[in-house]
Amino acid sequence: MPHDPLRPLPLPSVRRLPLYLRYLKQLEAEGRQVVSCTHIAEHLSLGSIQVRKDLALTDIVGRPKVGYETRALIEAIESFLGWNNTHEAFLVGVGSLGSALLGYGGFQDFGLSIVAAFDADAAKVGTTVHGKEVLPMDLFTDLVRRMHMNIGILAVPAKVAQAVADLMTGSGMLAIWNFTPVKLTLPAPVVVEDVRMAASFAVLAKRLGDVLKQRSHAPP
Amino acid sequence: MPHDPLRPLPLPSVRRLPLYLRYLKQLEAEGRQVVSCTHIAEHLSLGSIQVRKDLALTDIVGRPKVGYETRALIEAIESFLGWNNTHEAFLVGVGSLGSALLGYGGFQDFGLSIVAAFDADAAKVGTTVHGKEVLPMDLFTDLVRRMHMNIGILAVPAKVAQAVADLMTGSGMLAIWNFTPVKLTLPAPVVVEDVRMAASFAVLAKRLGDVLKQRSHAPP
DNA sequence: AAATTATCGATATAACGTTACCGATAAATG
DNA sequence: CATTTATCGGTAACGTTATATCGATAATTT
Repeated sequence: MPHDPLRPLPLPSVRRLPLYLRYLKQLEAEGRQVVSCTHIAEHLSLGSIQVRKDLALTDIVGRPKVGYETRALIEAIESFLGWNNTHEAFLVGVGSLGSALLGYGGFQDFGLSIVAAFDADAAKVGTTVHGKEVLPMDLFTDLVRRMHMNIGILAVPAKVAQAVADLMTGSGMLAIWNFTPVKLTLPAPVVVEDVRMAASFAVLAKRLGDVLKQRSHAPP
Repeated sequence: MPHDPLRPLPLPSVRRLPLYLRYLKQLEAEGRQVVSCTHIAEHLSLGSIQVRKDLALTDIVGRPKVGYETRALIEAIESFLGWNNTHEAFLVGVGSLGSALLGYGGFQDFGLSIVAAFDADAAKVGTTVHGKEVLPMDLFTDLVRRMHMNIGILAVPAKVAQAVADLMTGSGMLAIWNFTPVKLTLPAPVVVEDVRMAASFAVLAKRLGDVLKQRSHAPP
């Protein structure tokens, strides 16, 4: 059953697709031509039904008793996510987090390329971080327009996050990958995706607290 | 209605709590003594009911027509998340991502302190990154045990992620904050929380793709 | 060639999270 | 002091996501 294009995509499924993709690439590198969703599920500690439904989003079809062709599955997911043609992005804010993002090699895996970095701090402008020159904010809007850059990566201090986001959309960007803890308010149809490390840590701390509580109640 | 302690916590709610916390601290700094969930919801573009339900997890009570006491609410959330007493952690893997985490100041906001960093690369051991000395892996297990360190931050290359995670739990750690794209398999009751940037980017790319598709179908 | 088995794809059911609704309460207002 | 209003807190309805079940299919085995 192909996914009804009118209904919104199940985002949890979209989030899991990169997981499958990574494992499939590993399998392909190991020479495996075919793979069942049962096998994928086992390796990722998920349910096989969930995996099958997620994969079905890409409209791929498998063969009973065999599974899916590894290569075809990889291509189907990459195509579905739009990771086959490279996404280019500008990064703003070359602090400790921003410079890490500049140097992080893993983005290649999902077709993201940071083609330029900007910072408001005159002391940083002109320096080179991980092989990329830091440009002044003056040039930002003009370069976004000339290069038709759609994606902005926001790694600035919280205080200026909204202002820089406004600059991004004002320059014509359509998507912002937000590494700040600020809730941005932006006009449609701009897409914002937050990377909320605090949220992740909240879950970790809460669960750790529960484990410790159990331990103290019933020590080994 | 206080949350039934037998039921598992709604994780989406836990993830939203840091959002509230951040805004509440801002309000408190501005001198606001009291705040309604309606107000919070508006600022964060959420539903007021959802906010109220989330806050109710902390067992705090508000007053009709007034709202919640700002300070009490902050303390309730921090206490609920366990962010009032500082969490200390060891970080393993001082690559570009790891060193950024070492230098990132934002962790203070949620009571996380990275007290030591480790790396297997002899060239890195002994160097100082953001004011913290990089220690050799030899010392890891011993220091974890002596300092009763519960939390490990995993920022190593994917290939060694599982092995280092095993070392962490083998040394007695109970929680792993996993910045690698690898699905870790670890024994109960160890807590693992993945920071999956690829998942976040997948959603961004998918939605951007949809926006671009709409644009091309009906250009301005 | 028949029987068996692994897997897919579809439909149905259950769990979970969100949103709507409503009564209760306390502050504000006339 | 009665009325209005904003808000809380609980219950119920709803929608979404996850899981279970089952028939169909193709490879494998006997």
